[in-house]
Amino acid sequence: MTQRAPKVRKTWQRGVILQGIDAAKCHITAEELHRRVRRGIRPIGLATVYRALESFVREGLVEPVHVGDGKVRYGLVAKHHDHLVCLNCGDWEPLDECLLPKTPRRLGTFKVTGHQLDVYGYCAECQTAGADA
Amino acid sequence: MTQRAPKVRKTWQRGVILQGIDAAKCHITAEELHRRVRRGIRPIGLATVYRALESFVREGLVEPVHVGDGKVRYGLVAKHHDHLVCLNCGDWEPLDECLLPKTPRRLGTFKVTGHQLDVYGYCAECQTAGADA
DNA sequence: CTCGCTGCAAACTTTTTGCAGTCAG
DNA sequence: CTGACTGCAAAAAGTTTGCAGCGAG
Repeated sequence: MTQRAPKVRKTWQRGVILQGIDAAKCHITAEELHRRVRRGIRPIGLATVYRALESFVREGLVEPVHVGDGKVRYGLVAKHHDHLVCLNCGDWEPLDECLLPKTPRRLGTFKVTGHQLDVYGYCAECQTAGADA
Repeated sequence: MTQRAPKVRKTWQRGVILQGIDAAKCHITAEELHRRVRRGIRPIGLATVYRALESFVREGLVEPVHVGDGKVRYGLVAKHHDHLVCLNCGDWEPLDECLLPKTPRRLGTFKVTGHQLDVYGYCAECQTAGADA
């Protein structure tokens, strides 16, 4: 009674969009995803991408993450991973293993279902290039 | 030779802005900060807030974080803390202690200097209200 | 005096929304 | 059929930038 079944309708667009997210090696922005799904025969509107994304997030299939720039990126929950973000060049890479070994299921009265961890620092190139700070 | 000293100039506006951040109990958005510093005798422009913020971040005094909505929030690095974000109501609260006990100083060739952790789940109220999912 | 900081408003970028037609169930 | 999904384009929302004047060092 809190929120009705999503009643999701399966359209080819949604399939393409979901495949687009799956095909990405890491989390991607809505814009990149849009560009990607646009390459197909039939174009898909940007609004549709956003709406499908929103729907997937509600369904728990996709998770939104922020990596430091002003854009929201999306990725499959099934492929969850954290990020290593360079403060100098702004670039980032996925982390294979999670640094948060024991996420409690519960924190006080809060029910934990997931997390997003971004580790900040400097990548090898930026350390070499400018050994400041 | 990589990047010259910031050569920061101390103006009363910057003082007010920094105090505004310090006065907040948790991370706040640029907009909230602007509203807060605007309450003073002399108004401070929104652009100035953004520029001062950018400057503080470069200086390592302030850290930008994202809590799930589309806005960037700022807080003092000295008061760093992670967040507990409710997926239902979108509300969030600060976490006293860090769940990341041993952040390595180094991950491969990557030099780690900090992190941002957001724990997602459902707050007490939302669990009670709608016991779904 | 020099040059970084400030204010205002316009410009930008990213995301959301209205509406009418389409199509999955 | 029903109503969720789609596309387009306009609207929002949030952040950045140009420019001329001010003032800290």
